Amino acid sequence: MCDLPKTYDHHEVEQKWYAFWEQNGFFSHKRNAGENSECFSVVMPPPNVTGQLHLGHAMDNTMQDILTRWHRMQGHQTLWVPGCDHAGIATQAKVEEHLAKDGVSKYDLGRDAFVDKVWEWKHQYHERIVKQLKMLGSSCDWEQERFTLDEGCNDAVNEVFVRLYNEGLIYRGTYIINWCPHCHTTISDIEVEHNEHAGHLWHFRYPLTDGSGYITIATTRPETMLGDTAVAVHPEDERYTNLVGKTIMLPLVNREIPIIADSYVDKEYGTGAVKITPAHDPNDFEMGLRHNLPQITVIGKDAKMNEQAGEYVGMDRYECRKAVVDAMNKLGLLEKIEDITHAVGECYRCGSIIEPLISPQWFVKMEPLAKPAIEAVKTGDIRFVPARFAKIYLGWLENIRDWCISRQLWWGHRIPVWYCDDCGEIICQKDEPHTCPKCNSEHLHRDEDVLDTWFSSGLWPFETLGWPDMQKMEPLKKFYPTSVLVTGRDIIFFWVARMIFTGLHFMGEKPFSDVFIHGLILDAQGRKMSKSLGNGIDPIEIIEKYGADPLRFMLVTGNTPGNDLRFQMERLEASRNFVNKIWNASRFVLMNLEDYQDNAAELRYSLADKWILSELKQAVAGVSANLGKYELGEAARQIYDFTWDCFCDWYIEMSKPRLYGTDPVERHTAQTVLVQVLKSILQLLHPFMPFITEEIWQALPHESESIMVSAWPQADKMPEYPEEASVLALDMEAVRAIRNIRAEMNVPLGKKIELIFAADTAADGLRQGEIYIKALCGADKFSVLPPNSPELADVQAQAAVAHVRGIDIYLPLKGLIDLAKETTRLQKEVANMDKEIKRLEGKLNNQGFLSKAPADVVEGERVKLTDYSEKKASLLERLKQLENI
RNA sequence: GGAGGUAUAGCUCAGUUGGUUAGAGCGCUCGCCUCACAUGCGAGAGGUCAUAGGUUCGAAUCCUAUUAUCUCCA
Repeated sequence: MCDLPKTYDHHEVEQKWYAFWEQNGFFSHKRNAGENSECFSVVMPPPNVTGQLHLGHAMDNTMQDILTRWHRMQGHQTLWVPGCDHAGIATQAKVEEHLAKDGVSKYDLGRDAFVDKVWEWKHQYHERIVKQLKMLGSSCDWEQERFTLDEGCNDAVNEVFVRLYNEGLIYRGTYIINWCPHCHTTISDIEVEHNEHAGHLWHFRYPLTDGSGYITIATTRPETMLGDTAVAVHPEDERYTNLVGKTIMLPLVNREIPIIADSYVDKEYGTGAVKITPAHDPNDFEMGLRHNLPQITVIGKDAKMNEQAGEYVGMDRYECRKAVVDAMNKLGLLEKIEDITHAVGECYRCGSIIEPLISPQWFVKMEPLAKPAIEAVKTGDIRFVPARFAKIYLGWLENIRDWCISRQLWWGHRIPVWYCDDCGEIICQKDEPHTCPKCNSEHLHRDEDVLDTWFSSGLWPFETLGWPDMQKMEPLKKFYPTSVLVTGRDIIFFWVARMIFTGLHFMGEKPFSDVFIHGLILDAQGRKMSKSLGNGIDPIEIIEKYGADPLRFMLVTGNTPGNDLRFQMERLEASRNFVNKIWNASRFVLMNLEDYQDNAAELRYSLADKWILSELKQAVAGVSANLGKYELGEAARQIYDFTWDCFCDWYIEMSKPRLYGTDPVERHTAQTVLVQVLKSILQLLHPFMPFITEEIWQALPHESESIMVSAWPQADKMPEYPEEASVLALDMEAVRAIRNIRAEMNVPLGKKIELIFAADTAADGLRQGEIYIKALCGADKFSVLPPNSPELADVQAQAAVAHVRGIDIYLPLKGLIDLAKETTRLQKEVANMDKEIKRLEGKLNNQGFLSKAPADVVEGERVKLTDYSEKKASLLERLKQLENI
């Protein structure tokens, strides 16, 4: 038997076993392949290829790995697809920033050369991400790794685009979009973040054309007044009824524009009259369409005023704001300025304030796609865990607007559309056309734009399995729909919803059955981790210092599905300590195996063996059940408790007298049970802590070549001994009571004590447990007498006493007992019992309780009452004796 | 403005269909280097389960309202 070193060094171990697993093909989906084998598949939410993994990724991937390893151990054919996302805006921006340091812009390079640069960048970061995932222990099938911008994904994207186009679900239109003046591209509605800002509400007077006065409007964006094409009021707003239909003369630009009525207007906000700028506000845009208003664009893509802004041309939008306010003030048309806070749309990527602009873009028509996606969740075909996230998902899809998918970037899937320069024909197809199908012209040019990154990641669950190339798809087809998607609640809209509707539309089937949503990782103060706060933590640093196992364990413990998790060093240390505990417990077992026989001829299970085996069965059942419910934290807690409390603190201690004793059968039995239980612990723990469990597994006598492909313990095939287990549980209670007395009386551990029990029905159990009780209590003399036996009278006077369920325990501690202290201790205990007895009596005297509560509950309460009463009587008896001393 | 989460020990959190003397880790107190482990062992203190009502024989758990806090949507 090989011994383990005194301390566990994770550095070497982690690398060694990861390489071993990979080389042996344990991650491959081809393992466990069989006609009837159950399948388990997960696609990894692809991390952005730019950047490195943070703790959120570590948690997300740990959870996927736990589920994957668990299923693999159950003999399921398992596929976990890894990959990265090309992350259009983010990656392009990073490379641009990088180039800018050398004073180079993307325009200097040109499109192709720039894209080449981004690819170089991608390779570098991709390598790092893969390394990080491996350090974490992720058991994904690397042969199936994909990238959202690889050839296959490009094929899938083109196929989807062309099909949706032909189905009329993709269209090009000139609509109001969200323009980021910094990233210089459109972004979709959900990429706009609304944040509260302090601002002003300017009240402007717009003079009526007929000279009969003015109407006061309130606006937060004075500069856009140059593009106003109407003033709107609510149709039921009595203040303004007589004005509807009249016109005003727009100051500064002298344009005559109408006053219209539209129920969109909020009567309560500002003055109840609003200026309408269809070209620079999404709501105004809609209203403009309803009322056939002209759209006058006054702000350009550089966020500066354009030539339509007259004398303000060339000014930045905020400079212009000041100028307009000044001008209005000079004209005496500024009525007042109100301080307000209001939500302003910002770019999720760079934080710049979004400029709504009218521009020709490509859109996906959402309603027909959303409908089946809503149904799939409503009918329960797709299940969210926790269920409450279904509401968030449904709420979004039910109010969805068309999705703007074109981006003015160079890094991404280029839109598969060509325009004929001669006849204007639009050609949408997968392969590049050479002539116009309508006029045969050869003068074609391709759409310059690329697609929203999420357009390609939305296809992830099937594009990664080979779609649309059915030949490639075939071997992996059995993994669709995938089993579960594990992801953060922050991308339910961005990603989850889109995978669902594309999956349903193109595969005719849901992309996954369960959506397991987890929360975010917060710092120790409960703040989101962010670059600006500088409170981010690099998982690699943690792994190097503490190891991957403690990090993984920490990331899933003390947490329930969907809730955020605070990262605290103390919790990491607790996990590290647990690893240390497992290591040392294993060392103990290995140290005592020199004469171990794997199939010992004769075994004699003792009370302790039967107890730990019963406990183990329960732990296995509990852990399995909780993993099945995605209750990873609860599963981890059960393993922790069983390992530390049951196995280490009790069973190992109880095994010692038998290991060191003279009976070889006892020794062999103890060895066998130690090995067996430890191996089960390692297996239960393996999905959580893959590395240390493999290291120990390999050192123990074991059957399968790796713990990761060993068979998951089956509770229903394990023995249980409820009677013996409860006997030992009672002995353990006695031990606790004795230790309590020892501690309170300050009896040093080195001092051996004598134990005298008075019991009738429990007597046998005590005798069977003698060897353990003596060892655990540091006792050298042990006797069990019938209650009221005359010998007791002698010891009682000089003994400390405890009572547990039908057992009186006497510790003859001549000269060691502090009478006053002992009296206080007993009195305290009596008071405690009184409280409990009173509570139980109240309950048991309640007719309602007796008639309505289930019989076993009532019975349970009765037993407790008897128990407590007995204990109280025993304590009082003892107090009386003390008084007589 | 709408929707949702959270509120339990000094701190961070468990507590899964209502019935436990309400638990864990860390911290704290006391005693221990007991031959696997001081990253440890044994013992202990510490909680009006946010507040107010309600349902029930019985509520940390279910319902209503309130407060605090976080998040998402508009």
